[in-house]
Amino acid sequence: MAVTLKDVAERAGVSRSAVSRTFTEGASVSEKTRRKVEKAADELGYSPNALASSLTTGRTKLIGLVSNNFHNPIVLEVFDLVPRGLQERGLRPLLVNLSDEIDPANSVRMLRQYSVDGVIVASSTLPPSFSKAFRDAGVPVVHSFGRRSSTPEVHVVGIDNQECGRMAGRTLVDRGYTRVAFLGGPERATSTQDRFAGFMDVMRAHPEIEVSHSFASDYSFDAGRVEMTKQLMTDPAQAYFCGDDVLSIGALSAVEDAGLSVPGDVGLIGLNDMEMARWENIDLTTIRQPIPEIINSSIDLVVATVDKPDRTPEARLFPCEIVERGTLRPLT
Amino acid sequence: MAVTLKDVAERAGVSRSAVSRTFTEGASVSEKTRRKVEKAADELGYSPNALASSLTTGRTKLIGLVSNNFHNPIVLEVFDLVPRGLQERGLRPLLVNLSDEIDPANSVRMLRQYSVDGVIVASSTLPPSFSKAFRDAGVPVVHSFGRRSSTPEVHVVGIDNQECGRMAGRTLVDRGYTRVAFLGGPERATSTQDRFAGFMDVMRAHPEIEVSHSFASDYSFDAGRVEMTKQLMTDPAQAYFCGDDVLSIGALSAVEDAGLSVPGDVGLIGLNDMEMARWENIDLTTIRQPIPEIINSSIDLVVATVDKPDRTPEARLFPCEIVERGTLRPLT
DNA sequence: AGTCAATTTGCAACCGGTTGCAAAAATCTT
DNA sequence: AAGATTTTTGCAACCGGTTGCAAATTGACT
Repeated sequence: MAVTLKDVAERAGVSRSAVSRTFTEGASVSEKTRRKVEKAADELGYSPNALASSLTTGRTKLIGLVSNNFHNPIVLEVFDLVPRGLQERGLRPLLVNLSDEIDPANSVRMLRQYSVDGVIVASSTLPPSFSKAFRDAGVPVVHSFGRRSSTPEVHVVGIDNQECGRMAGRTLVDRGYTRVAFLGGPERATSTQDRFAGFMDVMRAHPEIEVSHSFASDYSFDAGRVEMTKQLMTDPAQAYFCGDDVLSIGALSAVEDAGLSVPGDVGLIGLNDMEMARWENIDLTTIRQPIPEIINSSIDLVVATVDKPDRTPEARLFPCEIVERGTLRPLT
Repeated sequence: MAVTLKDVAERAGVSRSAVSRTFTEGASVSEKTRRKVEKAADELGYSPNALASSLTTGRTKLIGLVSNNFHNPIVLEVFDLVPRGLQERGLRPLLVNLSDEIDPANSVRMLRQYSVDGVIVASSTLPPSFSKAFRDAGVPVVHSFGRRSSTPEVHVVGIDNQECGRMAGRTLVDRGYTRVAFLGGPERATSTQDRFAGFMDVMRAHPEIEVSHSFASDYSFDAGRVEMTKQLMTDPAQAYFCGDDVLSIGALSAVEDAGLSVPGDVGLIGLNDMEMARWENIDLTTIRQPIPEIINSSIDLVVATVDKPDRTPEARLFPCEIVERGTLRPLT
């Protein structure tokens, strides 16, 4: 059925090794045989079987891409940029959906069976222990959007969530809000915990400000709406630092539905700067997370780790910046 | 490094074949040796190399998933449901990003190099010729969200876009609108063309209704906003059938920004019934496309085609239904 | 033309599995 | 208990490539 090395070799009148070598970067082949082989391969429509070669080279050029929150448009960017970046480097993403009901151990095993060269865990809500399972299995792994640690056990690429929490806190303080709140993502996510911690760092320095907090069940529009609606039933704060942009936008719609105005009655600041945040009717003040940089860096790092598996784990954190739009009252 | 068949065989004191057979469904192994092998495999942490076995069995259990519009949250559902459905059947998705600037021929070749068992092309904006490239390469392919054809050349699973156009048209007629418009997706997409054709079918039967049309550059929020903003500068229609929900929501935000009301000044009907459509502050009247059914059916079909490659191409169309919400004036 | 070094080439073994076949072992008959 | 069946087992070849090594070729230089 499919045309193989042998077919090409026969047609070109050379050995199988010769054919293999023409398709191997940097192998020793004379210009003459290379031409013969390329001609034969062309005529036959041959292209080498990547999986067969992986057997001897030990490289499949497959990278596992693990993800778990499909309600957040941010993962769209991930699914756009990761395959793109990998393709440029001659690699392919093997997708794994790790939503709650799916058994993680199973996924680890699956990825090992396909002997992926490395894994990118792209999620701020998966626990560090998950990435470690790969490391323990001897698979190079990068946790994108993961938690930094002073003694990292796996590579982490992302942002300094605590610092982002502080930025948000300082921003609210600067605007003169006196009753503020943290409306976080899922409480178990490290990103939520860290953003909260940073936010509270700032607030502790401002005892005159009244602070409250709550957590949404998920980084999703719906969860944001639900949680903000709950807030509005009692006595809402003047301004909220929301766990991320989707939560913010969900919260925004809850506020508007309640007939209140933003930022007049309630201020909002998000995190991510996703595409929708800059729509005129949303116009969300937020903290920009440099997603393309994080993803490219993650890919570079996983590739580097494939070549040098016992690289010491490293944390690469990218700076974030406030994007001022219209959901917070202006500086006084 | 990795533990292989041979290691397990030695430890269990059996031949390599015996080990292979214990891991092969329906192979002949006595209960006694099976136990020995399983014990040894457990102790060594062995799991068979899927790629190596693909060499002899001819099945990689890899399915290519090709996609191209990462601005539409609908693909999030695809990326959630496809891997899930494949995982359940012991298959894995290999992701291919086929956004505009990327060379299609290259992608076809890549997928062949990894000898995927089949391909799911999940896009309403990729031309039929693209799916055919796979068929010509002898790779089973299903075009999800593709165009039905009376003489299909590849399997297609989706909806009857013309009928949807008619549904939308009839709905607007029933509400007594007298100046309506089609605000379509990219003009070259078959889905756009078919929805438009169906819509016009109905309008031709109603010469008293004034009809206009235009096309957005993309199925995306931004494109919808841009196109509707353009409409509002001149003399807008009373109601718009938008190419899909993201376009509708983009259009909706343009209308609101212009200080007009929906459905008072402008009526909107979309297509898809995506998650956001049911938010209270959007509350979009739309046509529901049964995405989970389409995806499951696509997977079933691609799996069936793997087993029986010369199955005659088939078109599976799922019925859609109007979801009445708040962006059209009520029935008179 | 002859020597020597540098390139190119093919052989054969190997990567980690699967599988047809015949021999060996277990089970069934009578 | 011997013979006939059925089941289990291991051997060896194969899947589609890669690669170390030694032989063959090429080219440079006397």
